[in-house]
Amino acid sequence: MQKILLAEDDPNLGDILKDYLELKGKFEVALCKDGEEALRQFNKEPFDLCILDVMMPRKDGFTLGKEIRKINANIPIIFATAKGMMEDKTEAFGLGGDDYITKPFRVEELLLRINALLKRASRDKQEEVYADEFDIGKYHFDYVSQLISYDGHQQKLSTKEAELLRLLCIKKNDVLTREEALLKIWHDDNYFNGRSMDVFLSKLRKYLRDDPSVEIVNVHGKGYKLLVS
Amino acid sequence: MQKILLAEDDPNLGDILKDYLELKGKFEVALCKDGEEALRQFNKEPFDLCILDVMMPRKDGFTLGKEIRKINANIPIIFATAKGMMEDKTEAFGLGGDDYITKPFRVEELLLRINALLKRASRDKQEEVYADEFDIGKYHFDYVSQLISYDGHQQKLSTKEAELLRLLCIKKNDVLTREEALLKIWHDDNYFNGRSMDVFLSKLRKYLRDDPSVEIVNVHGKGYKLLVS
DNA sequence: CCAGCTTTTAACAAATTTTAACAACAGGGC
DNA sequence: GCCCTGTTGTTAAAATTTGTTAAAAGCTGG
Repeated sequence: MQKILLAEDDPNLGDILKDYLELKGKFEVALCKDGEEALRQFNKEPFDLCILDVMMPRKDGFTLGKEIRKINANIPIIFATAKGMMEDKTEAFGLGGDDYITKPFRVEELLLRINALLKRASRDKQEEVYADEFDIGKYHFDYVSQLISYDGHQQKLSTKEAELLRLLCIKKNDVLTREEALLKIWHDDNYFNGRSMDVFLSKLRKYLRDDPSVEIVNVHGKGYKLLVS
Repeated sequence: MQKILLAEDDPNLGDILKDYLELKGKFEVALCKDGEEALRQFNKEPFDLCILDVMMPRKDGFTLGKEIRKINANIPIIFATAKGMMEDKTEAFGLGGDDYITKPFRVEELLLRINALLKRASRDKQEEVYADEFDIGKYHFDYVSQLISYDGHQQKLSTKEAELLRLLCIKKNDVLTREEALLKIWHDDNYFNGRSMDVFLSKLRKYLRDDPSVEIVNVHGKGYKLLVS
């Protein structure tokens, strides 16, 4: 379960948010009532995301945010701020995968932003680490040795199969256009290469069909998405 | 890389600006030689900023600016105009994060203005975050996996069906204009795409007709509302 | 040149989207 | 009301794109 650090001095609002995020969002939420308590908590256990109220006693949200950034350069932070407060602060943050939400806000909106940030963070992480090895559901795909493996089994891939699967993996859960694939692999976007690619798509689907959470879906007229849920 | 739409009918000046902005500004610049071409281009791909010459054949810069504003209320626009031309027009714009520059100007000055506008835009942009799962009466709609499900049943949607239903869901109980849907999904608002959309509306109504509390109603001449009671 | 592999071409099936045709409808003017 | 015109609803056919399989062609190392 993903853990959220919530720093909010209004106990009323704090409780509402905590309850909502735990119930609807299925998160584990640590609620802190001021900036110093929040920093202590942050050092105690690892969190996946922080929600910091900007106006807080003992240490304001921006200061806290900067200190958290020093400790963890990547953790997503959402600042809850009154309208207009954000103006000049964006420079200090903004880069590190942060967001802000102006008070008052709907809890549903907060949840949307949380999920968007977490999604982006998890995607960034995966892409940074590997350039040529990918996890696709229960499969592991090694581009260099052109192998798909899963519990004991191994499937050898041809060059074109591997190149296509690699492109799909790089764009996981996002569209790989036909054009891009054809240009990068075949170096020429024409009708016959397109048909040839279709054949490879069909083959890849066969290799991946033992895991129902993995799917290569077509986006008509655009391209393909490797969906992994 | 940030993308700039540049509408300038003088091919000489156009090329100079494009080159300079790409070289010095590190932007990707799409150069269009008249207003109509520029509008088409604007609908095709997302841009971060527009530079519009006011005197242009086929559609002048102000008209184009207004149309662009309708589609994107926040994108920064710089109008390039001869001295004195701006007098009365400022009222119409000015608010929407716009600027203007009088011809002739130095390219360095243009670049300064571009960067200032982009900075301001990035500061006060809080981009919308949308959910990708919706409850519609007794149905549950998952946009990413393109599925409508309800008590056991499942209905797979095509890409266009899913995109249209998503827009309707985002505007639930409110009007989705035909224009917005056509631009966002088809990237071109014309008669035939409109008719095509009608066919999709009809299909969506079929998928949703098992729950009488759900209805897609037409607002004559405007668009559609997804009513859920 | 043969065997075993990869890739392309061909053929047909299926899905998606567009176009066409016609009926129904709404709103404005009389 | 009634006519006219433009908009919308629905269905079916046409066009296009994609999925799958099998056969043909290409390649490579013995």
